[in-house]
Amino acid sequence: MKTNLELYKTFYYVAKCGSITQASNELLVSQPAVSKAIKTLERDLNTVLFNRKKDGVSLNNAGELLFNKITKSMELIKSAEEDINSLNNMEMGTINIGAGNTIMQRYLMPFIQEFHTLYPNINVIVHTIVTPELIKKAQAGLVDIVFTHLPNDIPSNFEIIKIKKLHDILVVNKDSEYKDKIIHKKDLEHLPLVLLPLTASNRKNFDKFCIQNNIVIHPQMEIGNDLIIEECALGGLGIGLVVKEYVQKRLENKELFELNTSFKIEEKDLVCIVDPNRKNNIILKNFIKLLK
Amino acid sequence: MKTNLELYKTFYYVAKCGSITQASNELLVSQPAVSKAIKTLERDLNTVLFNRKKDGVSLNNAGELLFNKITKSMELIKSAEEDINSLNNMEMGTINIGAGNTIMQRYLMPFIQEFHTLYPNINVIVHTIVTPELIKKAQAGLVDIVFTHLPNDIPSNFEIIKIKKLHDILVVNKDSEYKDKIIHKKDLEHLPLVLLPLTASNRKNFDKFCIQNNIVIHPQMEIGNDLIIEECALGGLGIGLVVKEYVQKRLENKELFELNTSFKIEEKDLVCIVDPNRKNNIILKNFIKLLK
DNA sequence: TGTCAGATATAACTTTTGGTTATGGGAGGA
DNA sequence: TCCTCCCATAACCAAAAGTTATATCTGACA
Repeated sequence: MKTNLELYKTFYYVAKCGSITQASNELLVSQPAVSKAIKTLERDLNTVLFNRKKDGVSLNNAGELLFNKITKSMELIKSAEEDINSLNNMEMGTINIGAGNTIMQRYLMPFIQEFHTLYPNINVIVHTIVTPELIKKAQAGLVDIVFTHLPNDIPSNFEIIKIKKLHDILVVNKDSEYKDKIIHKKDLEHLPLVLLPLTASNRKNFDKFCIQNNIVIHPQMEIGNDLIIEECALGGLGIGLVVKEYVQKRLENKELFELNTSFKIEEKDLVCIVDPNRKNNIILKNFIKLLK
Repeated sequence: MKTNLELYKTFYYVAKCGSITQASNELLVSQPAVSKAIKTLERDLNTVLFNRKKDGVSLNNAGELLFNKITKSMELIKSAEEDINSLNNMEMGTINIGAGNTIMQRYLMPFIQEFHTLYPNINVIVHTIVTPELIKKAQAGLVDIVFTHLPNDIPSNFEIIKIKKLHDILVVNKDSEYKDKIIHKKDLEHLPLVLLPLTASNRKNFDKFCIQNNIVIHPQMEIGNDLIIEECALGGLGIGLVVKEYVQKRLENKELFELNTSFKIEEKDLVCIVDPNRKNNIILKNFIKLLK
C-alpha cells in the first residue's frame, strides 16, 4: 500500500458516481478537492484512471481493473464499520460465561435470562466445567468471565469482583436424628455427610475448614449437583452441606433444618473474575452491569 | 466509511505486528505517530480495539472483529495496486485489435507477432470483421484500435493515425490477353474483374473512383479475401484489383503484371483509428509505438 | 453564432492533520 | 534498584487536503 488509502475512497465514489462533481457532493467536500485527489492518485499510481468526458468521467481499462478490487475492499470496510457499530449497540457478538453447575443453577440463570431478553442478538455461551478448567479457558481468552467461590486459586492478574457472602451450613429434614442435637467439630468425622465432589469450588471452603481443624471426614455420598444434595437431605438420606442462601426458602418452610453447631464455618465469597485486558469488551461490561 | 482509511492501514499493521513500535518501523513513521493514529481510530469508532500490554498490544474482541475484514480489505488493495503495477509493466492486460482480413494478413500479422514476443503476458484479441462493425465495437469500448482504409466513414470523435499510402492496381498473369493492352476507364465496365466484396474497406476507394467517373462495373467474381484474388489473377481467372504494395514481390518476380491504364486510381490511406479517450491505455500506447 | 449551463482543471490561500522530537510513566528482568 | 522496553502525552512544524474563485471546454439552444 504505497498510496494514501483516502485517495481510494475518493476514487471509489468518483467511479461509482461517474462524475467528480457528484462524488464531491456525496463526500461532502468541494469539487476541486476531488479533482485534486484523483489527480494525485493517478500520479501516485503512474496511471490515468478516468476518461474525462463532457458529462462527467468514466473509468478507462486501468481504472476498471482497479475498481473491481477497490469496490470489494471498500465494501468490506463499510461492513467492518457496521460490525463495530452493531457491537457498540449490542446488536451482535458473543459472551462466554464460565460457571460451575451450582452457581449456574442457583445464581446465574435469572441474569442470563434477563441479559438475553435485553440483548437478544448477543450469543451467550455458558461453559459449565470446574473452576480450574474455566480459568485455563479464561487465560486462553476463550471465556470472558468466570464465576466461582473464594477461597480458590485465582491467577494474580485477574480482577476479582465480589458478589456476595455465602454461608455453608449442614441441613437435615424434620425427621432426622441430628435435628435438635448440638454438633461439635469432631462429630463431623462420623456424620453421614452428603457433599459436592472434591473438584467443586463450592466445597473448597468446607475442606479448608476441616484441614485447619484436623478433621478427617468420611462423606456418605458425593454428588455433583447441589440440587440433588438438597433433595437427599430432604429425603433423609444424610446431612447435606449446602449454602444457606441457596436453601433459604426450604428453611423458612420448615422443610429443611440447619444443624445446631458449636463451631462456625467461615463465610465464603461468590465472585466473578475477569481478565482486566478484556474489560473493554462492551458486551462483558453490560453483563457485569446487569449483575449489580 | 466514516473513518479516515489511512487509520485502517495503521490499524492493520499494528494488529499484524502486535506492537505499536514495530508497526511504526514497518510503516516508516515514528512510534508516537502510530500511537496517535490508533487513538484516533478508537475515538472515531468509539471502541477500544487493543489491549495495551507490557510487551506490546493485542486485539480485544472488537479489534478482532474489525481485523478480519480489514485484513481482507487491505490485501485487496495491495493486490489492486499490484495489478496496476503489472499493467504499467505490461505484465498483464488485454488489447482488442480490429481489422479486416486483408489488413490483418497483409500488414498486421508481423506486428502482432512481435508484440506478443515483446509482451507475452498481454492477451491479444483480434476482431476480424468489417469496418462498420468494428467501429461500432470501438464506440462501445470493446475494441481499442481499428485498422481500415480511407476513404471511409469514421466518426468525427475518433483520432485517425495515417500509416501509409496504398495504391490500387489491376493485375493479371503473364498469359493474360490484357497484359500489354492499354486500359481506358470505360473498359472497366466489360473487364472480368475479381474484387473484394462491397463491404470491404479495401474496395471503397475503387468504388468511389467508379462512381466519380460514371463507370458501372460488372465484376466477374467477388471474393472476401485478397490473397485469393491474387491467386485468381495468378491462375488467369480474371483481372484482380489488388493493392500494389501487397503484391510487390510477385510484380518483381514477374508472376503478376500491373495493367497499363490510361487513368489513375487515387491513392488511399491505410490508417488506424482510436478513441482519444482510450489513448491513456498503456498497452495500446505500446502497440501504436510498435507500428512506428 | 453567441450565450448559457454544466462539467473538469488550475491557482492562491487557509486550515487541518499527520508527523517529528522530547519526555514521562509503568512493568519486567538482570 | 536500575535498566530497558513498551506505550502515552505534549509541543511544535511541515505537508496535505480543503476552500474559494476562476478558467476552460463543450454541447444545447435561442
